[in-house]
Order: sequence, then structure tokens, then C-alpha cells
Amino acid sequence: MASTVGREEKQVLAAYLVRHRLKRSAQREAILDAFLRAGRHVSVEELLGIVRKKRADIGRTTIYRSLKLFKDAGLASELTYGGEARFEPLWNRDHHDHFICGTCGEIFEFKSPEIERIQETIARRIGFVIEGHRHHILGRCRKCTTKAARAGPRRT
Amino acid sequence: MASTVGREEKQVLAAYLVRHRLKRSAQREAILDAFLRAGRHVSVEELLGIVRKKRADIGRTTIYRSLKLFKDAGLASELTYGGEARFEPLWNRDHHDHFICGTCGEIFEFKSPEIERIQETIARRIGFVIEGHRHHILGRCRKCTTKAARAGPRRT
DNA sequence: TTGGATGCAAATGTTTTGCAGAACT
DNA sequence: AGTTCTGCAAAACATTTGCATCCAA
Repeated sequence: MASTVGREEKQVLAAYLVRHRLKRSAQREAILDAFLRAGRHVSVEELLGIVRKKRADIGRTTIYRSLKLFKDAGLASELTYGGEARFEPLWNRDHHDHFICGTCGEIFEFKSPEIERIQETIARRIGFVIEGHRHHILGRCRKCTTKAARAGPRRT
Repeated sequence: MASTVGREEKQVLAAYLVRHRLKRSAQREAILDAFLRAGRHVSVEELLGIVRKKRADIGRTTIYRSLKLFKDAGLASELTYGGEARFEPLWNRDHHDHFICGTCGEIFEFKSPEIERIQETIARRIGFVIEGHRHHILGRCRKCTTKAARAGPRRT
């Protein structure tokens, strides 16, 4: 069953390694596997915890280096929120933006081809070549606004 | 001439201080003044440099604390880019988003009421209350793409 | 006089780097 | 054999905090 997760990503990584004359390693594969299984928006610390359940000997440094590698290979993207970096798988995923709840930290994804299109238009106008973007909308999710309302109005 | 910069912002700060029973200080005024004059997107380190030209005795810590205060008072907004926080004046400025050039670091602003509207619509749909957003488009500005092309095609 | 504000130094938390040994090609 | 990779410890950063002192109200 392990082999059914992220087949394609593993190939992408392997190709990247060959192309750049880098070497394979068991650690990288374990980390990639954990990263892909973890779902989205993991921090380094979280990923380290997950990985170490399988292989307790893997070091924090290797997580950092692997995530950087995954980014370079186009497999991961980084989003910084609240003082620490978080990463999410990038491969084969629709492009999307993020709603981030400032109370519970939950991240909701959304996408809007319309927004993408507008961006492109503006970029063309100023001669800017888009390579990526980070669109984070900050606020309160339904759950947290409801909870706050139930708790009574806030004093100012 | 000094008194003609940021009159309104100074009033906003003063009002905030009174409302929260905080005290005025020469440092804060010097920092606010420098912040407003500095133009946009200053880092703590840059602002410290600017402020110290006028008052060499101001400490880094005070810059941090003042910028936090300005944020709380609604005078500044923070955007994290490249591992360090940057701040820009918020008061009386149109809301805008950012194009950031990955080569020269230049930041171009743009705004799109259309994008704002789309965001609002989506937020309403998922029950999310928007408090702010960070929309950073990363890429290459016209100057840098031209320079790169002139330098000849890149080898891969 | 009281409590907030400041600046230094120390602490914190995250990410990077130096290095010796292990692993890969 | 020759590199790259790894993990530890140390270093490097950006940011925050403790504290004695200063200053505004």
C-alpha cells in the first residue's frame, strides 16, 4: 500500500536527482512519503514528528534540506504564517489560495480562475512575469465567529 | 517642515494612546515620523538605520515595540517576505496588493476592486469573516526580465 | 507618585552551516 | 574512489522578554 502513494511525485523527484547529479537516499524517500501522506500545510516540526514515527533516526536538518529540495524540484510550496514556515504538496494539485483563520489556525483552500485571470492582465500591463503568488486571506472562520458570538459580545 | 508629515497619523496615534491609557514618548514620535517618511516596505533594520540618523540613542527593541503599536493602532501593516518582516503605512492609503520581483526585490503595488469583490463573495459562501489579506505575486519585473534576456539564454 | 516606556543583555525559536562519518554511484 | 548525504552541535538570524532605570501623566 505504501507504494501507491505519490508514485508520480517519486518519479519527479528521481528525475530531478538524476538531472542534477544528486543521489537517492532512504531518508529523502521516507520524508517525501510522509510529506505526501501528511496532507497539507505541515510545519517542519510536524513533519519531523511524523517521519520519526517510522524512522526515529532522521534529523531535523534533513527535513529542512529535503523540503528545500522538494521546492526546487517543484514538488512543494512554502507558505510562511505565524513565524514559521509551512509546506504543502504542489504536484498535480490545482492552484489554489488560502483562507486562514486567525483564531483556530485552520486553513481553507479556495480557487478562482477569475482572480488568476485578473492577475495576468495586470501583470501584462506592467511587464511583470508571474512565477507564483501567495494569496492569504486572514479572518475568522464560521466556527470561530459563532463561538465568539455565543461567548457574548467583546468589550472594547 | 517636519510638522507637515503625517499630521493625521500622529493624531491617530495620540488618540490610540489616550484611549488605551498609554503614554507619549519622544522615541515613538521620532519612529513614527521616520516610518512615514521612509516610504513603503521598510524592514526593522532599515527603519532603525533611518531613525538613528536623527537620534542615535534609540534601541532596536523600541523599533519592534513601536511597529507593533502602530499595527495595533491601525497605522501600519506587516508583510513578511524573505525571512524578515516588513512594514508599510496603512493609514489613508488605498488598499492594494503587491507584485514582488524575485530578482531585484522591488515591490510594485496594484489594486483591483474586482479581486476584492470576488474574495468577499467566496468568503460569504464559506462563512468566513475577512479581516485582511496578503496578496503577493512573485515573479520578475520588466527591468529584470529584459536584463536577463540581454545576458543571453540561461543554460539548464 | 505611579505605571508605562526604554535600552541593554539575555533568552527564545527557527533556520543554516561546519564537519566527520556514512551512503550512494 | 569520489561525491553527495546525514546528523549532530554550533552558529546565525530575527524577534521577544527580564529588568533596572527613565520619564510622562
